[in-house]
Amino acid sequence: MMIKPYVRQGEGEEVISPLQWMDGDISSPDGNTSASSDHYRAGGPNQQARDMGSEDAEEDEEDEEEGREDENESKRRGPKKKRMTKARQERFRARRIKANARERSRMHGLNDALENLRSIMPCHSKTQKLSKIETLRLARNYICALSEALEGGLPTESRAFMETLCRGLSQPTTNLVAGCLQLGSAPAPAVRTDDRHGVQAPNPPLGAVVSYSSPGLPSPPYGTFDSAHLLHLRAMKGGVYENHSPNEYNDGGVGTPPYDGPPTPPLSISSNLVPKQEPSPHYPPPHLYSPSVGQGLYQTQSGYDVHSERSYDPYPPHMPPRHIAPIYRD
DNA sequence: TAGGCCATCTGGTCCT
DNA sequence: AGGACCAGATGGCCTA
Repeated sequence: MMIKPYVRQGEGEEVISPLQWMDGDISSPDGNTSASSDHYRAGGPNQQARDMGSEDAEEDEEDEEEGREDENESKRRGPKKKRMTKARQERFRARRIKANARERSRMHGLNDALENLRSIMPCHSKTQKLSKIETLRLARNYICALSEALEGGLPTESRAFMETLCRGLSQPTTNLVAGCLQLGSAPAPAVRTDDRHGVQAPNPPLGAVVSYSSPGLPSPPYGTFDSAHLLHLRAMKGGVYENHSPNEYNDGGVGTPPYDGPPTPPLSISSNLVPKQEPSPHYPPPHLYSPSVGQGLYQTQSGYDVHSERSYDPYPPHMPPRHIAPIYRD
């Protein structure tokens, strides 16, 4: 049976669960039904009928009629499966519908949280939405980059910051971030080759939205690099958040999250943006290479410099943890 | 057409 | 018992 699965949210149509218009077919596509909590209780069918309400007693009559079909069934060991009578089917179906609705809203909550995360990414763009996985990767890189900036006093406009930001990201996402940061474009006073040595580049005014246009890349849709994002960093200088409510960061007062691995080796950063770096001869191991590159951006990618370069798992689990100084409150 | 990404359904498991 | 969470399956949409 073909089931129209859903209508995408935000398109003005109400989402209708397939079960809401299914005609009594409550079995799963492969014909399985849940039996985990449908075991007979001790005391046999009669005892069970006494324990049940009138509705269930009626079911039991149906059960008896149907029960003669498979006498061999009674010889089987283990818990018996209760027959799926109409009443039970309806209850099961109601349970399933409720569970589906809960699961749907749970996933919507998860997506809302992801959307909130997207909105504070340095290259937030409503036209070029980052995929879930790329959002998580970029968020991780962002945290790493900010931590390194705090540690080394590097300016957030530095090339090193950009490189950390782009580690392990797909080519489109890398280009998006680079486009937002305008890295590599000629008249960018903020990008200096000696940034690694701690030379502080001028920061844009707090709260200013800086639109970058990159001559080497197509014009919008690129996101904007909102310098307000750097409030995170600036407010944290000195080790504490300042002038921000806890909710603004929504970290629950936990502080710096544990660092679960080193920044990944550079990945195919477009040569016209950042000088391509050769991977370490020891890393990544060959088996981590994959012939395909994730798309990263799942709306139109036209105009992006998408190469079919090899990629590797950016976060292999075996990499040893690297120390990053935690941010302490004074 | 293949592959990536997505939303949804589903059954299992764990927890309250 | 019911809810939360999870992972697998499925099918639609989109792009290269």
